[in-house]
Amino acid sequence: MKLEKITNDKARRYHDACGAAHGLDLVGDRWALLVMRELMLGPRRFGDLRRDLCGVSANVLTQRLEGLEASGLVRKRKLAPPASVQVYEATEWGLEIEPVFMVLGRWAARSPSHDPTLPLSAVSLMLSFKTMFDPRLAGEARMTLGFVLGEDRMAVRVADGRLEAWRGEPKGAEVVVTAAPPLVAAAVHGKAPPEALDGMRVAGDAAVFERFVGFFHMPPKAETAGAQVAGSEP
Amino acid sequence: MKLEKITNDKARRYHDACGAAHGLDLVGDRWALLVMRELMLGPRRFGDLRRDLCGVSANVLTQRLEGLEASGLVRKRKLAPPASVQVYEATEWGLEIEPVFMVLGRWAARSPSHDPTLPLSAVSLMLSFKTMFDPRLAGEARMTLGFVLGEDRMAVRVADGRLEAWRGEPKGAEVVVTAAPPLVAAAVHGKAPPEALDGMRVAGDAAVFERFVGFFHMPPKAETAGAQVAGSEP
DNA sequence: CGGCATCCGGGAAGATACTG
DNA sequence: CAGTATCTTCCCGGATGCCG
Repeated sequence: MKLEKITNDKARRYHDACGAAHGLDLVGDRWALLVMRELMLGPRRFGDLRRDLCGVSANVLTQRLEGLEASGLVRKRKLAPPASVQVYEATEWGLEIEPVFMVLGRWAARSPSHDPTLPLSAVSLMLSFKTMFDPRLAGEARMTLGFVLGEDRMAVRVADGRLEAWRGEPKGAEVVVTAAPPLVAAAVHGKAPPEALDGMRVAGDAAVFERFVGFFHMPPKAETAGAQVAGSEP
Repeated sequence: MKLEKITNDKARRYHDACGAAHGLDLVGDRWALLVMRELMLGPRRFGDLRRDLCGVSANVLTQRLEGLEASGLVRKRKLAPPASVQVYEATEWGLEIEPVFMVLGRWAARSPSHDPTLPLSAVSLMLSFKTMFDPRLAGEARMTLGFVLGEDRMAVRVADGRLEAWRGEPKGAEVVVTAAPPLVAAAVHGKAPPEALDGMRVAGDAAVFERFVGFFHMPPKAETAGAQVAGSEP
């Protein structure tokens, strides 16, 4: 018998009409926003979420998925046989949270304390592409790339000054990059030379990947505000 | 004697290179993002923050301000005599978090569970203007409005298809609106007729305020995902 | 094994009282 | 007014176990 735990009407809500405050009511709990992140590129299984959300415990993940489902951001679905596995997917409205990752990520990338060598999920890498992509640098370029990131296969298409990313086999890709996500990020965002990245493999037209790297640029780091010495302020 | 409590190195961090995850490391603690919100329009005093952040307790507010200061998002400053009061202000980089409120607020406004009748701070109201302002609706309009929101005096200027808001006396304003923030929000975002809003006073050229209201529109509510009945969707 | 419930320890958040 | 100290509540994280 389950106790329903009073469904937790969440007295733990901000009592604020501000849209941002209500956004935090929806995805402000720990891990909630990162769960949505992992769903941005399509449905995922419980175990896959748990593996990519490095450090989340099973019970918390269960709670978040329940809460997000109750809020209408996530839907539980069962794939058709013979797969017959249960997956979680973002609803249409849930998918529209994507711009939050762009602006939050772009802003946080300027943090002096940001460490790009930490683990990175395959979805995060794709979202980082969409975040840091600069249409002016891409110009009229058209290309399709494949990424093999451990278990995950992703595809990226640049065309008409826009970048699209999706989960799936990179068929027809001009180049396929195989590496762990942090390595790819070091190459694309950190502009590290591929030969310096041990473990990264570039199959196909390497020049395409080199051009691709040129379509991104990181924002400059924020001032550390210096030492707050007794010096006068202008 | 203070114990320094080991300064809390925050093992409570996501260990993730994703920019959004690091953003949550910075402003993901409860109340942290709303503290930044209140600082978006200039320095504030501790007591004022506590009043506008409806429900925050003093010790938590102290912790957040300390943490945000340690991260370089907030600076503690003492106003020059004769004021000589201590205020908290956002750093230059801290101010750049503003777009997060826009996209998060616009997204959350579509939530079926959003209640616009809840309390609203003066800063939140100004940010809601910047969030929902539509340049195409404003066209070539130019106007200056004043808002008297309890203790807070705010000014808004529309010009060149852009909207600016700042704290200060609305001198030179064509119209001055006096009301509690939720009432103003009901008029501007909810398109409620001024005469239906008991307690709102419009001094000066009321037609200017009426035009102003036309510059905003709320995004449609998200589908409640309906009951996943077998029924057909229109 | 994947999904989910239960129990427990530590610590963050909430509320109140107190101090300079 | 601007915090600090203290106590309580409850969330988060980890471990274990049930069940399809």
